[in-house]
Amino acid sequence: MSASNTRRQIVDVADRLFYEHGFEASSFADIARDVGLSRGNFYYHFKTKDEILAAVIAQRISNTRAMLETWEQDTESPSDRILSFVHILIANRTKIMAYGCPVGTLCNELAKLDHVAKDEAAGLLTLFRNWLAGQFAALGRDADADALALHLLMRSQGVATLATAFRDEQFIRREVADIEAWLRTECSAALAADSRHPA
Amino acid sequence: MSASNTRRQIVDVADRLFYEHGFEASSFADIARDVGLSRGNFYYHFKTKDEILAAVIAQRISNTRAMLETWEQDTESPSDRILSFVHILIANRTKIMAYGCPVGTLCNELAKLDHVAKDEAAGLLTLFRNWLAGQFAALGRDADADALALHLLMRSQGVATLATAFRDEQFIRREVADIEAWLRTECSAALAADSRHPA
DNA sequence: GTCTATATGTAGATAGAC
DNA sequence: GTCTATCTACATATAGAC
Repeated sequence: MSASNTRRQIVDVADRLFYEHGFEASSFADIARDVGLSRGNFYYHFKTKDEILAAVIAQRISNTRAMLETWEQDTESPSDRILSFVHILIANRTKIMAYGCPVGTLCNELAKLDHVAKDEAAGLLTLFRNWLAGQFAALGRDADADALALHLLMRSQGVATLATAFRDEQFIRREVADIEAWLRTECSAALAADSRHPA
Repeated sequence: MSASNTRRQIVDVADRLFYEHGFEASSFADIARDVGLSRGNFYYHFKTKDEILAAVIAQRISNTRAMLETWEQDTESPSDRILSFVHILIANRTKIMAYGCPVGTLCNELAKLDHVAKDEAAGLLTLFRNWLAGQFAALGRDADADALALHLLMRSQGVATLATAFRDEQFIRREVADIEAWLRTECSAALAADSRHPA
């Protein structure tokens, strides 16, 4: 197999294992086994575990950018774009109830490890933060767009954490509905205008 | 030193290390070093790492119960009791910005490890959940007391996670103010009545 | 109740054959 | 580019002296 293909497979498997079991708890042996590689050959592609982590974060950043661009293209209005973000909680509910939010839990783990990559991981949250702030600004909330973005991120993180602890799907659905209600009150004028031009 | 004293010290140190660096990342050697004990002697007090974790969770449950009772005794009104809970975010902001919420991050880590104690850890959240629900019920919100309790827990978890990722104290203060505003609108009648009988 | 010495497994990481 | 064999460090855990 070509080096780049093997490398991509390693990153994909590591990404999944880091999410499902955590960074520390995922060993080289675990990753190698799932890829179908010997431990030794591993080091041809990555010299240290931190290198794999950096590659995983870089890939997540790349994937997130692509997802945000897709939402930007597939959705007409800023309010619907924001809803695209909110609805990840529903779409990914099964994995979230088992493992939490991939971004939030990684940030938490790396913060505790005081890992060099902890700011890189937080950069993933910043991607969502800035994109959401852009949508709120487009809805006419320029003044507090960033605060609104952080508030929405805060809610999604809180919902994910409690969903994992209590494994309660109805809780997720109720909180998503509550976020939607919050969006309507916060951006009522813009959303009313928006409903006249559905996507 | 007496066995019970040493045991208590071990649990205290383990509690702190599990919070600051995580359960997996904290080794017996780390705990023994901070207690001032040899690794060997350790096993006189605890046979496995899971036993220490169980003791840590049990102590946290005990401490949490005591804290909730203190709030119950020191605070007159349900709304002020709820505010006691909310204000932990401010009081513990420095540790939260460094390590997150002790309860939420432990639940997340144990969920990923699929650890036998993950439900015990979630029980810590249940303590807060039931206590908060009791306060909301006392405010006349019997019908949705549990949903309000979960919503408040969700917010505190979300604030803690983002505070860790962005290490932004102003964000914490802004969201705490927002929670206070939410409390006022959610329980306006009860809170208005309450303000006539300040604690 | 605490110590030193040690057993055993597995982690991350390397060397060198093919 | 992949393998096997191996290294060192450190993890949990035990045995037995004091």
